[in-house]
Amino acid sequence: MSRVTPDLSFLLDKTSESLTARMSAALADLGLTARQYCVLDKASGGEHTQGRLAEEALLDKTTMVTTLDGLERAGLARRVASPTDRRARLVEITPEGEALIERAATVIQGVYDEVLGVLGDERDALVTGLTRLVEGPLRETASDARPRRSSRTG
Amino acid sequence: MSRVTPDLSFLLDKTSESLTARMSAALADLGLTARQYCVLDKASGGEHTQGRLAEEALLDKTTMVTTLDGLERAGLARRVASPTDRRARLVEITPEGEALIERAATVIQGVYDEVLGVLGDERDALVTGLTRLVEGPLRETASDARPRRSSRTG
DNA sequence: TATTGTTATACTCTATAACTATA
DNA sequence: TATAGTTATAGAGTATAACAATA
Repeated sequence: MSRVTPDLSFLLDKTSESLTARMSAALADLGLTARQYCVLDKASGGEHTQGRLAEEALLDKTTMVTTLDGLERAGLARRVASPTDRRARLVEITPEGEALIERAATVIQGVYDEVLGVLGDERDALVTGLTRLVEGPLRETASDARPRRSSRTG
Repeated sequence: MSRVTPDLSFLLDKTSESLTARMSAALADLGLTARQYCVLDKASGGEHTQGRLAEEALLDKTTMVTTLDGLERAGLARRVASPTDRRARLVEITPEGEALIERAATVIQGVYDEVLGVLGDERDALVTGLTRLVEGPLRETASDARPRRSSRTG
């Protein structure tokens, strides 16, 4: 019935929304949001400034502020002064944070396995394809092709 | 670096968000939002009540209300009384709406082709995989696994 | 003058709850 | 008592703009 075959944007929207809902429900038991887990995971095992972390997680810097506020309140991460740039903050995961990442990863892997279980050969291709889209044609889109505020006229 | 390999939810979120941004930008010239196009497309070529249309587009009924309000204001669709159920409304696409769908479909096909162009063999598998996820394990999620309002405790 | 991070604000999407009118 | 649709409202996610401190 669709004139555009198939409706890729619809499929991505609905799978994304639905999977995020599952993740959120599963992580809620651990007191984590999906975004907090994402940031926690990317921050772990390396030194990252707040800004660098935002880039990796493809989040706006203001979104990163509130995300880190939450993680700090929960005692899972800390902002520490960068020794080389007094404007910047390094994000440090606490031992509690590291421990929780491990538990969360197990939970998430369970969700993924359950969801992806219905796929056969498509499983790898799906992941590969999405990765190539994120790193390729959909990479720079964030600040270019997006009509954000109504004030962004030009 | 990710403990869960790979981060499917992250990939879906970002591709979805980015592609929606592209679609919105492309459709803005036609005065359409991505969601309006989606509903318009699904409503065309068949008789659908408002509620049935919401199911097909995987939208909440309240979201459908505002979407149809916009489409009616733009003269692209009409709500007409159902002859068999006086509670229900049938959604009817106007000639202007039908014409616009055709133009929008061309625009969208262009975006898809451009974006999916980087994929080779994964292209079909990606679409097939997403479709199976939407129709399968991610289908009923909407009202089950989702922690919506904070009031939805049980 | 540019950049890191913050605050305040606002817009979009989505959904819950309460309601009307039918069934 | 249940369902179709509406209204009002609220929450999450995201982003713009203005700002402070530093580069």
